Amino acid sequence: MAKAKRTLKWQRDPEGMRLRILEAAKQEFSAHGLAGARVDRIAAKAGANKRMLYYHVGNKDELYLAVLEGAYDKIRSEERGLDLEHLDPPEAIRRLIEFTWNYFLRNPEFLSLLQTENLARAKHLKKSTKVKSMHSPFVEMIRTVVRRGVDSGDFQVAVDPVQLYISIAGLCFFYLSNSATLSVIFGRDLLDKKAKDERLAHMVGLVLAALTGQSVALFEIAKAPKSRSVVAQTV
Amino acid sequence: MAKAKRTLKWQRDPEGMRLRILEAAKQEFSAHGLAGARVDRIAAKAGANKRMLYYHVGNKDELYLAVLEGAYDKIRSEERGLDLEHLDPPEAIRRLIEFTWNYFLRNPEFLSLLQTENLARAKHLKKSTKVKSMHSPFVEMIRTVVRRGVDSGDFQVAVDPVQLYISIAGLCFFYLSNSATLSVIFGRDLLDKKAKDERLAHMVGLVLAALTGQSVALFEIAKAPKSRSVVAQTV
DNA sequence: GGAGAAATTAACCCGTTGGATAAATACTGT
DNA sequence: ACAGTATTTATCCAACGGGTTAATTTCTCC
Repeated sequence: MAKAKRTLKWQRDPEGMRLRILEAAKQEFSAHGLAGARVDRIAAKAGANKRMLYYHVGNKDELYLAVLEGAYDKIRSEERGLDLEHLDPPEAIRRLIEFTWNYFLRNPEFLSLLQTENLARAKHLKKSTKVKSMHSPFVEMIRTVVRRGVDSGDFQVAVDPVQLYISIAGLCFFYLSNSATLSVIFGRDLLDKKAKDERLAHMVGLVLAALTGQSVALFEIAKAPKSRSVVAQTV
Repeated sequence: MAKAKRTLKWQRDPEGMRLRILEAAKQEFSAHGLAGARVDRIAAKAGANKRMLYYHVGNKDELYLAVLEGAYDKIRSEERGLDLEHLDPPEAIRRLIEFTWNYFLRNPEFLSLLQTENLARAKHLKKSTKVKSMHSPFVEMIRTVVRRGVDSGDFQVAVDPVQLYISIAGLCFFYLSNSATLSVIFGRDLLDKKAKDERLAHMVGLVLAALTGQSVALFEIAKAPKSRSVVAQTV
């Protein structure tokens, strides 16, 4: 009895608990999708009781939306730190591609969450008020880079910044989010180090070549078919 | 009573039933994912009893795999009909992009199925023996186009055909499969006619400009920000 | 016109799952 | 130290969902 402070059956830690719940939920939702996610597994992974989820966040859907909003929040805030304004345009685009690629590599759950939400035709995201506001600054950032590139003569065309971003994200996203099926159907491991390096080079080359009109060295990593010698590395 | 052929409670039609089941399953799986799909709904949509699914195809997972294989089968067989061999290389690439784009537009369930399967890290697809075999011809077709383009001087670089195809598919796929969330966060409808036309132009322009080094007219549909007059349509 | 096989239906089984209820435990101010 | 509140636990349950069993209807072939 009389221990100065006897060991507690549990400690209170509302904020910590909330974070652990959201982290556990992120893992569960990205691993199994919305319908496949199990509330009990989330609770277990968070070291909590199932009832806690409802107490701290809400029901399964609210939990899911909270996770989704958190995911967008995180990537957009990291992107703000890129400040592409101070780089010359081609270098800015290169950095944007590399950042996007590496972010997707480092945060595979983000990709899964996006897939899940699109499968649901953004039903939940539409309810979110927070998310909509945080994207226009990002678009303007890209628009500025493109305009500067056109003015300086580095870029051939004034491309729509939204199209450009969707293309960049798409080149990264599809490769990574679909690497499982692509690896199967093409019979090669798309996630080993060499393959990833080649992919990054390919994407940077593709986009910069299109924008600048000049062939980019890294783009030319072309695998010759086994029977042939190396194909000409033309101009 | 005694009508020469009294009305039947039901007709027999094994093959028809199997097709209806697979079609219903395709819709259900693409609309709700694997875990979200409901066996009863599939049965209802197929105008069948739940027991029929198990009788004609198998359990939920087998049903899903059958749908997935059918989907791959369909797109790959349509692709075979493209015969890019008889077009000059830039035109062949353009046609490949347009086909992929239109196929994805016409078959949104295919996109959903791929997303679902990748969410599951291709767990089911790996079990399929059929699917693996049908992709090398397609890759070789693209490889030939690229090689011809390099030889003729149309293309600047000998790009890896698998990378190229993943890029083309990715540009189309991401835009369409993620159009729901993208529309929300960018605040514009990406699926109206004008947006789709612009996207196709953008993709063709991007890829062909990168391959040929020449700016493609269609690529230059650049939306100026509302406050500004039209940005220079450079070179 | 009947026997056996094939196709289809109806009803049930039972583990799972999201969510709810109520009690127990820790914290806070006074 | 005590009342009131916030946080956490322990159970429970009704609905659901995949899958199975067994009976019913149609077809085929002799």
